[in-house]
Amino acid sequence: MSAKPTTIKEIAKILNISPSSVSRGLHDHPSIGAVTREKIKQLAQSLNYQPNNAAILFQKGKTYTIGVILPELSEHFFSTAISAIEDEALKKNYTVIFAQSHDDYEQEVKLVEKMKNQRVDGLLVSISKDTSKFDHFERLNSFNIPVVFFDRIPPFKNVHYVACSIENATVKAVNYLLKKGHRTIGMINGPTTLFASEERKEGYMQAITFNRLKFDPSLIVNCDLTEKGTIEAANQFINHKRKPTAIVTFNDYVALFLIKYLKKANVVNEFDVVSFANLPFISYLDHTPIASIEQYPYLQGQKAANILLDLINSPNPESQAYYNTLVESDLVINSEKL
Amino acid sequence: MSAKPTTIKEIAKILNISPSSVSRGLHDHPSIGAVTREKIKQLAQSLNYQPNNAAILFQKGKTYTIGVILPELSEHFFSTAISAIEDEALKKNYTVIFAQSHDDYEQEVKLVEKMKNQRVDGLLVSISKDTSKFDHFERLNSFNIPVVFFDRIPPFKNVHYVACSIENATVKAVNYLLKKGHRTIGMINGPTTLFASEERKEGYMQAITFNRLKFDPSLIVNCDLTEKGTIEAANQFINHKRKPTAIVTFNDYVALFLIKYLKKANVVNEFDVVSFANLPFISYLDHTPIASIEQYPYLQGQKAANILLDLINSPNPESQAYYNTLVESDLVINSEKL
DNA sequence: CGAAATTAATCAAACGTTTGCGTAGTTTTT
DNA sequence: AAAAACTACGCAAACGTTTGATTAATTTCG
Repeated sequence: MSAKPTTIKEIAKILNISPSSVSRGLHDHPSIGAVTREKIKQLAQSLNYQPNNAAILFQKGKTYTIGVILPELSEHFFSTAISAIEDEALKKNYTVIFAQSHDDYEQEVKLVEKMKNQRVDGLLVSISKDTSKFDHFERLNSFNIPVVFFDRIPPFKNVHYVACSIENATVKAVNYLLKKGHRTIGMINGPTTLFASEERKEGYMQAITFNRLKFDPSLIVNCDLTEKGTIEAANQFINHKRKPTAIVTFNDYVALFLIKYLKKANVVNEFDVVSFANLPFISYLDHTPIASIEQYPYLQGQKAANILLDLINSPNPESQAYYNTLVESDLVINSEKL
Repeated sequence: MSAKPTTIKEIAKILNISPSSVSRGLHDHPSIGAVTREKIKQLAQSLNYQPNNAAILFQKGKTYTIGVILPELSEHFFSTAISAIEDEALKKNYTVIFAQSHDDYEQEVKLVEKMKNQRVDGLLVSISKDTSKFDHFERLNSFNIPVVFFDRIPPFKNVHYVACSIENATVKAVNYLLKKGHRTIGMINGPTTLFASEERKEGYMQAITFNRLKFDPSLIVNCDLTEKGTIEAANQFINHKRKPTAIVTFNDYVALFLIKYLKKANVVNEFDVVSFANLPFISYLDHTPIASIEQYPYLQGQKAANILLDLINSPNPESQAYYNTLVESDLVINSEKL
């Protein structure tokens, strides 16, 4: 019943030559004559020979596999990035294995360890929300396993990373609102622990001060990104002595919570909302953010994968400078509203 | 710089015993004395020994890897299912490799071949839209690689599959509309080539005839699931001599296209819409389908993965009956509208 | 006390492929 | 015609681990 796959040895035996010659023949090694080579290839073909990957991986000490660790596979951003990573890896004949940390630091540590044991050739990581120590990644250095971070990256430069400049994006968002005439702009930011929150704050301040406006810290409200937290933040704005006329939100979900609440409070028309992520459904909404920052997950995934594959195949990974790639983000104006 | 991982041989040499003893010691083989066993384990621990997976896989001829082939990683349904598959596999210490067919038959065939070469222990597949031949899967039989289909399954029973009964779901949807008093119900169905379209039609007819209503075939319109196609279908209903008061759509996207168009045509209040998928954003919309069929992608992924792992580890896969698992679907009433 | 059983370990082969080195046999060079 | 070079292939080791067969030493039992 169970057909055993053909091996090089069998081909060798049939052709009365050595396995090494078969191997070389199949790889077009110059030391195999054209006649023999063709005989080998033809027989291999007709026996439907398929190299035993496990054996090759083992022999070469390379797995042609890259690991991807990220918080949540089912989030739109990540699933899109994954799609790109998969596509790029396939082109270069690499296999991808995924694992999700579910935003848990302990789990992330375990997964890194597991990936190492799987002997992945390299790792692509988007770190979990509560990761603040990075020695589990540093340990990979001694095994020559390169790591490229993407999107959720550690807050320092001496690693390889691909990310979107949240700061620049925030500047764009705020500038857009300023250009539309808004002078009091609120921001619902994420928890202060997140680097991304820091960046948003920086961008906000940069845009405000560049335009010679006074920065009012009370217009930035930190929020846990839940619906409840968003409502609390919304109330702060509604009751603010300098009530803002526009609000920048941490992401599209927060924007949705916000708009839902603003509608309920019957003040939805008093605010323009700009948000991050540009999720596909945004354009289907009735009351939408007037714009959303597109962070190009596919592109980010693509770049990250290519950098990693470069690192894997670079002869001297030690001497490499760090790839610090910023993907530009774009403010997508919701044309329905124009 | 590059630390070579510790091997069994090295441990053996240090302890002056044979590699086989080390291997057995680490695996609690009874023929290794307790004292030696502990010595082995301690040394392994302190040298941070990690078994070389590639070597084990090669030696065992098993990869502890399952392959997953599906149309599009970034679709919500699939990314959720994947999330489940990953979680289940991890529990049983299996690794998962993914690949996307992008709904292309040729690509699917290639991927199946690639997975076979990767020597996956089993395969989880959601077939591409234009797959109508299945010999690329049948070829796996002779290699003892079990296949479990999920969600998008072939139209016959002699395979393992997990899916949602679209037919039952459609019955539920139509019954719900009938209970709400609708007597003329339209359906925007998918292309006739899709098995899922067939099932929806069956369900529709079953509900209609069970309630002793006359079945009017012109109330089912096939559609290519694009926005353009949806608009054409919508127009057919709007201009229908028996204009329906409710419409069942193939999925949430079609529902969105439909509602968008109905709004533009100023007739959105003349129709109740019920749809499939229950995408998370549905509840954020202003004009939503009044209900959507939840197909529990996480559950489906979970079940499919477990069945596959069962098959992989069953001693006699040949004698197995076929798993034909139907996951119940639920009609989720959009409470915002009630 | 000798045979049988148990314990604790070793030996060697095997998994499939790759690759450095060696070696016939042939051709080219001087 | 001898030396050098090239062609086409074979040999054997190596990668790390597992496992069936074997052996040596110890214990148990009648």
